[in-house]
Amino acid sequence: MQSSTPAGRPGRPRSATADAAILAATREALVELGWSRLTLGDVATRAGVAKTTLYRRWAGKNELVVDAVAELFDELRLPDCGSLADDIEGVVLQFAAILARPEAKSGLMAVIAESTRDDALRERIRASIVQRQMRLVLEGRARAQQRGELPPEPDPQESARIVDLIFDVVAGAVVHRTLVSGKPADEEWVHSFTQVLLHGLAEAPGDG
Amino acid sequence: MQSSTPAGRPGRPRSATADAAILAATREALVELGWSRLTLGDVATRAGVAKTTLYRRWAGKNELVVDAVAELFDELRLPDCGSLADDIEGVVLQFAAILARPEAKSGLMAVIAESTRDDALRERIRASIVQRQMRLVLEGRARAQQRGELPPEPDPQESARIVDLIFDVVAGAVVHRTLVSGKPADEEWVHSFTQVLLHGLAEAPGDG
Amino acid sequence: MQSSTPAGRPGRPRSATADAAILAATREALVELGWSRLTLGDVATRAGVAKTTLYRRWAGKNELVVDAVAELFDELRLPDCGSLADDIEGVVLQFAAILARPEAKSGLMAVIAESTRDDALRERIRASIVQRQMRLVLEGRARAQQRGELPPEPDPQESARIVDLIFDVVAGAVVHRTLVSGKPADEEWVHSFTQVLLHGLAEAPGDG
Amino acid sequence: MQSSTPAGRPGRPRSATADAAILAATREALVELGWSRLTLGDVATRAGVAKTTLYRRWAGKNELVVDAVAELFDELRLPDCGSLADDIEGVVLQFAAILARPEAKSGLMAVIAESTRDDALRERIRASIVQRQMRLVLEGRARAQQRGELPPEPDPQESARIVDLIFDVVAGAVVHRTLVSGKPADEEWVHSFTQVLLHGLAEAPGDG
DNA sequence: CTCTAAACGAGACGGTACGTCAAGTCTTGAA
DNA sequence: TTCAAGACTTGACGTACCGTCTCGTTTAGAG
Repeated sequence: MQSSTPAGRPGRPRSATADAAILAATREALVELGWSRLTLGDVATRAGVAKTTLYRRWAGKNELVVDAVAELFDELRLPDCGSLADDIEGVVLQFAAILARPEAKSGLMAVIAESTRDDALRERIRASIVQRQMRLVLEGRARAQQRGELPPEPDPQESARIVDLIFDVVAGAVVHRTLVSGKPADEEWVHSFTQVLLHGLAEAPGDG
Repeated sequence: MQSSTPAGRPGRPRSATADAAILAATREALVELGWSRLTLGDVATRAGVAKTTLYRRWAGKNELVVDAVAELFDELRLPDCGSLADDIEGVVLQFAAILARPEAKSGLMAVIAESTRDDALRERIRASIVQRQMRLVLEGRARAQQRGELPPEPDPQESARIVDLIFDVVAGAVVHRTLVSGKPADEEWVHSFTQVLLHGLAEAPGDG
Repeated sequence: MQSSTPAGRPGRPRSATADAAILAATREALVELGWSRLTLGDVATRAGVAKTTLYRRWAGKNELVVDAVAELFDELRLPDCGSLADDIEGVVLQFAAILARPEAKSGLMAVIAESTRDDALRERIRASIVQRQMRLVLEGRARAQQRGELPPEPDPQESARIVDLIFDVVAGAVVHRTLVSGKPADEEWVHSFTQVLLHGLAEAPGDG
Repeated sequence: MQSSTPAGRPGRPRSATADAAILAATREALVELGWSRLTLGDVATRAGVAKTTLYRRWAGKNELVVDAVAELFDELRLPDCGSLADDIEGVVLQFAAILARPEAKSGLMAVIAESTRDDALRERIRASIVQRQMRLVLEGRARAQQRGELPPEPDPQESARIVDLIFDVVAGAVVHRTLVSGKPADEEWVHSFTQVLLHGLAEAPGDG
């Protein structure tokens, strides 16, 4: 019945519930304490688990937080609102809502900061969070090209570059708005942002 | 008549050179160790200063790093290349070059992460870094409006909203590209980004 | 003082050897540095033990030094030299020899000084050092009463008062001679002291 | 201890009131904080004086406390009660009363402890406190010899030895009673002690 | 009445040790 | 073999005093 004990492995099997309890405890601690005051000993206590159990499964604080935060972003869905602009606004608002939650705010930026000096950590973040949500850009772009709202792009390499660029612009803008400027990425802001993204500064400064 | 004491304040005046030495030592430590392994004791040693001197002037690691990083961004200059697009590319490349430096990478994201739980710190970041560079957007936009590249905006409140938005998009995209995606914000990327910023996705997907 | 896992207590038991190593290191540091320059960090290093281990077992410098010094006095033995005077001289010489050792000198008076402001510490000193050596007075007096050298004392309360008085006179005189006057409590002095103790000033001024 | 501008020394003379204020502040701090928590900065503040003024006059905490405590013992007077026993009881009770004061308790034993590692300090204590009160023993003994209560001692060297011994026994017993045993040196105890001192254990166990 | 030189208050300085806390490892007995 | 419990080493934390220093400001006697 256990997921991690493949067969008749000797010894006591790993507790199946521990992983979920630990990740939930981690998010709880992030909400209450933030990243820098979160301690693994405290997480273990909250999860009703020994510190050794925690270290047996994760290498350290960073890896644990990445996994705890990654789960938050899996609930993102690309809505089908009929137009590219509305689809973008819908998904960006969802993204902003997640980023506004303290467990995401506190944890995400901290592990990104840590990843600037730890390539393995950056790769883990890319795989667990960034790349996993790239699907939204791919899906939305394909749908818009089908609708004729965006020109088709035959060159696959060029296509990848554009997708990356869009992702950086969208994710970066929302993150900067939320965490650095410290203002809400609300409907009004998301609308203005979407207009600029689609039509540029020169054409769409005020509204659309 | 006083050399270093601004008014007739009693007591030994603070060492004038210590501040600069400490900030330089902080940047040096950020390069070598990154934010999480940087310790104030080590910074004090590098600066040839006692730990207490450091604590007398800064409340903690976060405040110190903000000041150390803020100085990096003061070298940003808005070039006059003749067109808005070229001006943007010029300043974004400068910004990307600074962000690529390890002392900026390591320090900036970490203090932003910390600021999610510390309003005073966020305000310090906003005042020392963000607001201070906002001048670039204001100056560039005014110049473009004089040139007729951007429509004039008579409503001052609307104007402020647009300026904020531009800043979030530009800064956020470069930061995300550099720190999250982990790819260089080189000339090619900056060119593509500028095209999207000015003309939008629909009109300027491949190039201009 | 510490019980080594008395029953099926969970968790790793305390190191049995650490206690002895720490007390020995404390005495070594007392010899080299004296009480005021002795630091717990240094003791920990000498004992090959972490500072936290030390703080887990003792509340502070004072308690540690009391325990380290107390062990020194356990080697005191009441000799049986045939007469009360000779017995007293023998044990007082032993006591003086211990007090002459730098680890006793340095440590003992300092913790007594500290105990003037800390009742718990005074009680610890009384229990660990003073009361523990009171046996010598009791034993010597009983032996002398058997020999007929001292009159029997039927009243137990009066008996206790006398014993306390003898202890204060003997211990106090030796301590004062050694630490305050700074002169050795050698055989000659001990002999004169014993004559005064047994026969008083009026009868035995010069010698016996 | 300090000469207040002995001759036509140029410059501003030392404040005459500062010395007294500092010593009083030291005693006050000893009462409130005890020796180990007493800090020179705090003494300076209490005395309304700068820390530098304090260091200009005393080498450190130990020297300062010796001077502060020494003044306490100068009020000791040898009463003339008619008999040696009564004279002794009178002066011992005075001595016990001083030792019971917290500023004496706290300070005296601490500097004695320190003096075990600092010969200059021991000499200062001997000169300022011990030797200064030796007069009481000399005076009392001479008076008793005149009265015929004590045999005369023609040999001056032997006489000095006896005086030293008496001093060690008296001072040591009172100090041990007060500080180590932690019980009051009250009239009853002083009476018993005096009987032992004059007549010895064998003859005067219960009372006299 | 100035001049001069020391003492003064204030407080910053480079240090040392403090006692606490968290990280990550190790050792026990029980499941 | 894993688990909970908890002792272990390590190392940074932020604080408190130390004793020294550098200021600008008295303050007295000498010229």
